Amino acid sequence: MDCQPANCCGARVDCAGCEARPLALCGALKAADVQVMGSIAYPRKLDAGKQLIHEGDPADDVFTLTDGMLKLYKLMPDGRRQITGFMIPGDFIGLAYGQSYVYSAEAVTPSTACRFRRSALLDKMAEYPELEHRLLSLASNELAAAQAQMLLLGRKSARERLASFLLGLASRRGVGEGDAMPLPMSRSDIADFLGLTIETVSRAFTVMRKERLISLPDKHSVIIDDHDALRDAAGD
Amino acid sequence: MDCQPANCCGARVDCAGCEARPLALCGALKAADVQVMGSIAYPRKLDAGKQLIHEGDPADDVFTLTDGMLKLYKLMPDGRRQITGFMIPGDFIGLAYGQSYVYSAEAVTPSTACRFRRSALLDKMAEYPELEHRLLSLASNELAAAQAQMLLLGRKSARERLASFLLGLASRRGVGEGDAMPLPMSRSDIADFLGLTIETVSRAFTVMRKERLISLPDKHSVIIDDHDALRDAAGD
DNA sequence: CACCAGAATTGATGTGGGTCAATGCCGGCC
DNA sequence: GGCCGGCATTGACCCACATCAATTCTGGTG
Repeated sequence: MDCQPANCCGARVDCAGCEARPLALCGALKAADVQVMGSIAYPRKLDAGKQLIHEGDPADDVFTLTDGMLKLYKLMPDGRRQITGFMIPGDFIGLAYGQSYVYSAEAVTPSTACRFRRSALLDKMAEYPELEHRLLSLASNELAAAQAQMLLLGRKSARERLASFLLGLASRRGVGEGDAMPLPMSRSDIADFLGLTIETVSRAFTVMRKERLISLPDKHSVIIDDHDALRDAAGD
Repeated sequence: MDCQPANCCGARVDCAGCEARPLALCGALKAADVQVMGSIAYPRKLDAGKQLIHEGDPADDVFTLTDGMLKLYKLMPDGRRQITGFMIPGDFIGLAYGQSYVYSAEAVTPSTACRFRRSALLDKMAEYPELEHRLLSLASNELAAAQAQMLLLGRKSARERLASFLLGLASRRGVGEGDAMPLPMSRSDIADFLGLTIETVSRAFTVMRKERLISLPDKHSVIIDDHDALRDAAGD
């Protein structure tokens, strides 16, 4: 779905109106330089379930997610899957100073990303050091998140994992107590992110609902009813 | 043990003779600029078991490990611990664009690190963009390692975890089949890195020894006797 | 609106690794 | 060289979560 007539090969990316920009790599640039990244960006739309990158493929392109949600994951030969993160607008995908992608990425919801040639990005980074600075800051945050996830996977119970996951999502999305929070990913995605099975995730949801920590208006939204109690349940 | 008479406040750090330099942040600089980082470095020696940084403390200093081994870890209030990585010479510690350290670091063996004030490093990075570039590359590698570790913690069996751990160590250290590899950390550290208990780690070692995949000449060394079989045991 | 296929929930049972406990081993110290 | 204390190993038992197996729910379609 790359390079559609409507938004490519002529029409450039509309960076000025991009909601993800303040959070994203491009947000590092001063207002006057808005078009610097836009001039090397190729917009790409993805339907839900479509793959953006494939682990092991040559990493020639990198991306900034502008809309939707992606999951990043690693697979084992026998099909076991670990989702290493869910990406939201502003997140950068493809960071890896090796030859190849070290994970796959797939759209959870219909998504839009800005594609850059890695080489073009490197050129721009040499010219605008604030880009590299921002990328380092994005990478640091991801690393901190990865370390928190290692603690979760290595040491937390199923209940603690689910509670931590919901709190983490809520804080990233800026959703407060009592607000409905979209939960676009499937139970199977949640399980593969938390290192559990679908059944265990489902049971943990049910228990928390019965304890009135959360409500589940439908399968793709949650309401955190008791934030403090959920924090306790998260274990830290 | 900061700022000892012998190597501080007068005698500067000997960067030219530093074995870790090619791998480390400072290795990004051209030979002519060897002293750039040395001029802002404070050497710090740590006995085994001593803490370098403490999760939650203000992150005013950052470090390059030049000798020895550190473990990075996160603790839960009830004492559960997850070791997120073992650092070897050349590794950078303290990366985190927040106010505070997001993990603690403790010496596994007697170690030496170069301490930098974060602010001084930021100044040098503004002046020498190749420093920031190198730091980004170090961060990317760490992120890739973190993602591999998430797969390990979320989806691998005890046996697969131990096999992966030994292979990872061997490749980082450049140790081949049949060579004795130092294993400076305790069984308890290995367990906390792999999300297991001491007992399970011990049993997995015993099984692999009986299967002749490895030998254990003493508690702090391993020999990989059958690299291919160990790869199979690692699951990917 | 009824049907249907895939997703989620719920229940029954199994098991890998945790827990608790005893024993073995090694290295530092007198 | 013998003693001692902490780490590692081994064994017996248990439990949280996985696995296997029905239902139940839901949203998309003719």
